[in-house]
Amino acid sequence: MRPTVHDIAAAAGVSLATVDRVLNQRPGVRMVTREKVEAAIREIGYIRDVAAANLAKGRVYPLVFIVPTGDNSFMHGLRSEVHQATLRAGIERTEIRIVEVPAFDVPALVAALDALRGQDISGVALVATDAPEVRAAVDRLVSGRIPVVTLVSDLTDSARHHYAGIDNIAAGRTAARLLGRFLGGRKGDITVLAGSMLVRDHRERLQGFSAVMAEEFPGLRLLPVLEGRDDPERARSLVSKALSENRDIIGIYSLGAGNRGLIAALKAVRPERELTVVVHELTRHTRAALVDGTVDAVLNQDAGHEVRSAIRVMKAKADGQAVIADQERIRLDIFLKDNLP
Amino acid sequence: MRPTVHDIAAAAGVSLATVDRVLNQRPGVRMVTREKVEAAIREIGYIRDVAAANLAKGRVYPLVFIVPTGDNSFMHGLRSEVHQATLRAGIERTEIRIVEVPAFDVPALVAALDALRGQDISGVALVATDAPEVRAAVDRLVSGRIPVVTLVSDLTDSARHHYAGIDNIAAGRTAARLLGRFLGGRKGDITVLAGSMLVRDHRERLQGFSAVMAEEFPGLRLLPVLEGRDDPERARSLVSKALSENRDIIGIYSLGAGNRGLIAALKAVRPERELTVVVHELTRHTRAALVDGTVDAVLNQDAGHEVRSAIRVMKAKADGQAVIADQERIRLDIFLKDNLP
DNA sequence: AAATTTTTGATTTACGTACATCAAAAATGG
DNA sequence: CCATTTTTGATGTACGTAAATCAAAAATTT
Repeated sequence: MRPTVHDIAAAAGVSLATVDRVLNQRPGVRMVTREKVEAAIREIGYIRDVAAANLAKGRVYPLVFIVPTGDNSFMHGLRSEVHQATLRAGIERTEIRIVEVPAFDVPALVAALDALRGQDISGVALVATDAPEVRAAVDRLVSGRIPVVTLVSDLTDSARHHYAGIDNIAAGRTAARLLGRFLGGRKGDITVLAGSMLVRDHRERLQGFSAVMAEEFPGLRLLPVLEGRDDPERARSLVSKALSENRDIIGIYSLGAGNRGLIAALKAVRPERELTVVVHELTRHTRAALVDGTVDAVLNQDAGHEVRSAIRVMKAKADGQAVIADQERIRLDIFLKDNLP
Repeated sequence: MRPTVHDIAAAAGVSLATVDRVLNQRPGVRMVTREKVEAAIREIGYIRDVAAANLAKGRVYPLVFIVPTGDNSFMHGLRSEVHQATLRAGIERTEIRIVEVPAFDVPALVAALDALRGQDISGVALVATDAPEVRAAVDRLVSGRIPVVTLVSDLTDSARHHYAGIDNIAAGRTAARLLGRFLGGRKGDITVLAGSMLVRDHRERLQGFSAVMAEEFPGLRLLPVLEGRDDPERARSLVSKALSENRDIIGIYSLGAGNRGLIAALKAVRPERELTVVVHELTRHTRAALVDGTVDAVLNQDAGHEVRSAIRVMKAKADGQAVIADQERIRLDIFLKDNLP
């Protein structure tokens, strides 16, 4: 049987009330007594029954998710996953609030973060825009003892407790190797379609991609990045233009969202041009393109996993508990047409 | 606030005792009353507080993991993950017992399964050997209301509640496409190294692999399968022999465990022969081989995820609760040298 | 209508922890 | 050594559910 508070009291030779004072860091315990109790806790290997404690406290975990507005498929999916999580709120003792903030709007994000200070909140998860002001706001929350988890996009050098997202440099490197190997030694040009170089994850993906391309595939030349702003129409015209102007393009890496336009442009040149294409984010559109051969590989991060992981981590941090690191590592999914879920 | 049993009682106009009788299917309630209570439960949307219930019952979940003996890296890792789980047993209210059974020994597996019948057990997870006798034994457990989860290897047409493992046909198909694409149109022979064709997952991987090879890569010819029995020395000699006898081999797919021998054989012919290699299971050895370029891709199933998922599912089934399907889907990990964890 | 059986209600204890209160004991200051 | 403050103990209630007991009421049988 697991030891209980009673066992601590017996082992330490003190009363239940004193044990309680130590466990919940209430005042009125002498240093010697406190140490005696803490020693007993260690000796008998007591672990607090979090379920019972939560029951007694009537505890709920008020969590806040700060996500960018915008209608690209990925963010839409992310919001929908957070919404799914709210449906499980009852059984998980969570109380999830979603705050929407315009994408890439640093002051708005900072305001949203600061608005949470002092509130009774068990954790904050945010899709971070990588700016010093945001980092400072996050650090303010952290120093206010609120667990903070970055979601999808991380925040450089901040004090956030955890990052629930993929390693974007590794993602870019992986894309480069896939594209390079799939092209099997052919020589030609590669064009990269990004959303915006202002976003950290896009920058990192490009960084990883460029590095591997330079190191390992000298026969492939990287063209200047096309910035599609995650806007389908813009992406379409940029890609179409690039393809018609440069007949040497044999590969495309799309590292942002909004692949609808890219796919349309590809279909337009489909039978004549033979292109190898790697894109990010599995959506209805990219999935169909993978199946019909327009796209060769899709790299993905599972938004559902990210949200659930963020929740588990915030709860654990709020309780001062350990997380299973391996369980919370968000993996980069590589989808070919054969292993689609 | 979440509705409680008291709210049901009030809503149904009955006493707490009656609600309890209905909720825990105790006898002594008239049909009309039972229906009245059940209607109230639905109306106010009552959901049992599992944590409180477990506390009151002093419930623990006695779980049994049946895993094959054998010293290949994968099974070793699997056992170690189950062991990790036993360390968390306290906080998770589980009580995990590991039963080891000789690999591929159908009677022993059946005996182990039947020994569990009638015991007070909340769930059984087993690495299934795909045989009719095993299926029958599993079905006996299921009809005895014990949740059964297959782990790593599934059981055809059985009544098991859940399979915690990857789709092996998809894995084989993925391997074929990776190998085919990496070879970039070259023509030549492909050799497949398996453990044993008696195991379902190996058969399925081969099936998927062969299908895609035939459909999509006509320039690549599949040689007869080498059965290495997951034994390093045997694998080494088989592969060395094959490579020296056939200079047309340009690709290798190793779908079983025990890749140490394969890697040794590859290193022996390393500078002269240019081979594209896809293997299963990320271990110390395959990881090193991936990094140094001996191997081009590693397909993997995360044993830790499988074990944790199996535990969650067994607990949920024991409580008659729903599982988050998406969370419990075990994914096929594709590792290139760039996205290693 | 009485006797019997079945169903329902009322009440209590328990699970492990949190939290509050009041009294008693010990330590500290003068 | 007394007065004061600090520390500790004893005790009770609560959280939401399970499980048991015994009495009361209702339904069924005779």
